[in-house]
Amino acid sequence: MEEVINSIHRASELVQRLEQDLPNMVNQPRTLSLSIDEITEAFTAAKEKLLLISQHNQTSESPPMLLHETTPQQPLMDATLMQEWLRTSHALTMDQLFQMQQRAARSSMQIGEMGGREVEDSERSMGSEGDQGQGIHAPSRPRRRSREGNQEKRKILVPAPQFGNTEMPPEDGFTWRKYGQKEILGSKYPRSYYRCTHQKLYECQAKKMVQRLDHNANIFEVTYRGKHTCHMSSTAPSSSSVPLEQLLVDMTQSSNTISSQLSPSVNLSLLPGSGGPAATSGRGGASTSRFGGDYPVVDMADAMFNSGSSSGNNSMEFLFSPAEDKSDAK
DNA sequence: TATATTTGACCTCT
DNA sequence: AGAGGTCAAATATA
Repeated sequence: MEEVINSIHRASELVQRLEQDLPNMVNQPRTLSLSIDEITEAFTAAKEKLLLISQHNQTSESPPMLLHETTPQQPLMDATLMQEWLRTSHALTMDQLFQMQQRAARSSMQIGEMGGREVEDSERSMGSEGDQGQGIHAPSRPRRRSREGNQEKRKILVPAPQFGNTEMPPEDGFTWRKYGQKEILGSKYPRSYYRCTHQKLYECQAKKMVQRLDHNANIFEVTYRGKHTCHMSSTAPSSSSVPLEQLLVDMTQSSNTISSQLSPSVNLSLLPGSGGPAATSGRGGASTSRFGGDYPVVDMADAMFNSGSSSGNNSMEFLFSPAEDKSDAK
């Protein structure tokens, strides 16, 4: 355990160093990136040691933690550690980091699949408005589908529950309605498609796809898409509904170093009221006052699973600027 | 009766 | 042409 603490300390020191050098490093993205690498590596080391320990102590009641689903490019930043870290001292630093990150991401347009195509597509669909008469049986059913494949996608890995309904990933705080299932080529398991239950009522465009990993059926890959515009859910699922440990990997497609390594959770703790916790589930859980101050450090589990890690949306949307969000609003 | 899920067909994109 | 995403009728469930 001591080693774990040492690793965390080391990471904290690195953060402090980074904080001090920040003004100089702003213009040196590569150096900055390396520095962030070091920090995440330190946290990852702590995490791995923790896992070793927990593997010995683990009982069946706790959900499995993701072991090594990360790629070298996607170091795992453990939620618990991050939360602790955030609480200690570095929130504002990370705020700055994130602002920089966002600028960098925007300029390079490397974040995931967001890109020029979104515009291109919307133009195309508007332009082709007329060609809807289609299909053999379409008289009363002008199906004009827009494949929203170019929307921002956010992937996370979630362990399957060890008991109860193991066919479904854990509650994420939103209510979803399944609208399809598909066998995916090359995948052992089918992919399920869900949309927000409140889609009709609130024109909520949030969607998610759920699929088991080929090589590990105990882990779901959940891909969130679209924004929750429904402000329906009355309560936030408390952290009891989704154990913090179940936050596994942010696989936000962005593969550039900085953004892939700084979990969105960092950001959510730092941007007060930025679009905020859209929804919480209609079921249970205490609604918590999440934003206590001007620049609060939010409880990470709360942020991830209430405001929407869940919907990937809300949490993840912190990662990207509100301005960008507007672009996919219809 | 209302709402959710299943599932085959359809649509869009590559 | 094929894969992936979505629609919507049929069916199940509360």
